[in-house]
Amino acid sequence: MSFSHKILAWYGEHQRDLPWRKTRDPYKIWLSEIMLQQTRVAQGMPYYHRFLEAFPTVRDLAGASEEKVLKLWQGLGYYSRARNLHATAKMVVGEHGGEFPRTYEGLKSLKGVGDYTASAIASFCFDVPEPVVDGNVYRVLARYFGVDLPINSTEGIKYFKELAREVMDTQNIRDYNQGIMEFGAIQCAPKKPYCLLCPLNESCVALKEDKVARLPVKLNKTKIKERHFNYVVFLDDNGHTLMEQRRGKGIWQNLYQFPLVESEQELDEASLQQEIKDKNGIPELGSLTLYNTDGPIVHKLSHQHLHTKFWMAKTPGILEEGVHWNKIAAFPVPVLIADFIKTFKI
DNA sequence: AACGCGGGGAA
DNA sequence: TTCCCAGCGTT
Repeated sequence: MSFSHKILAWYGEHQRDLPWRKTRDPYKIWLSEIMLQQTRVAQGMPYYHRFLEAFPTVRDLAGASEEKVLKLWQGLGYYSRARNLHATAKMVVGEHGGEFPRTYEGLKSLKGVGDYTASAIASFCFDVPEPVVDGNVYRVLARYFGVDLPINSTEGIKYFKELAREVMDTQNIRDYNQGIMEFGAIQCAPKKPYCLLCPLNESCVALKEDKVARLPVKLNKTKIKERHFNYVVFLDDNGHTLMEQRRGKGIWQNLYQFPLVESEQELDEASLQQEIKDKNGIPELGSLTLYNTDGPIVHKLSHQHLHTKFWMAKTPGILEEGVHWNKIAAFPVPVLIADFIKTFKI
């Protein structure tokens, strides 16, 4: 039996019951694929249901505000996915009459839809014989065929894509693509796969050469940047606070936060007061009270550690631009801010 | 070609 | 702790 037929047979026996496998609706498939980029199924699942409830069709999504889209995305990370999702929904409605493109190239032209996602939508919805190559597929192919080219090198990416194309089942592309990814997720797992029970163990090169644990090869560990955040949480006599929207290029673009003072080192109250004097846009304030007195909260992203202090600023009088504390739940905020709001009691 | 971009679960 | 997840866009 060929590689692809073994994958298909395994998939027939072991596939999970996932909602996006019950449909060929490009909107639902697209939504699920964007959400699952670099995201586990278990993490994305509740978001998928909430999005479909809030936006049953691509027109509903296109008609929503970006703020509402980001709010629903809150906590899922990689927020450019949400911004691109929204932009693409508008594009599909405005330029394509509400219909998704049906070709690989057409799909790939959409914002947020790259090589993998275009192949996934094309094959799942329209039976286009394009191979999907995601993290699972890299692992399965690298091990089964004993390929030690780095999966994140230009040469490796090209090689694995061609290999994937050679071994795919063009007649059952939908189930085959789903199957090889499912196989990688469940059977050919990253750590300690149970090769004894694997239906492909007789012909797996990595198993034969005892290289399972070392494949696939991946280069470049991301170095972590240490940053120091000081959030100033204003509270006036009306129970209003200040929120600002993050602009520019970095993390959490278009999400909201309390007024932020970033510094090279950890700040105490005096040095923070000095920093604020040099910064315009922040109102005059009296004394600052540190909220997290046990030490900075370290919010860990995959590429940054954010050492964070929340400073309470009780402000006499009224904040003109303020928003009532009871209203801030509607703002899309990073998990770091959401966690603070959750624990802080006025 | 290299880098930036979140958050969480598993071992 | 470390790894990595149905990757993509920018530089």
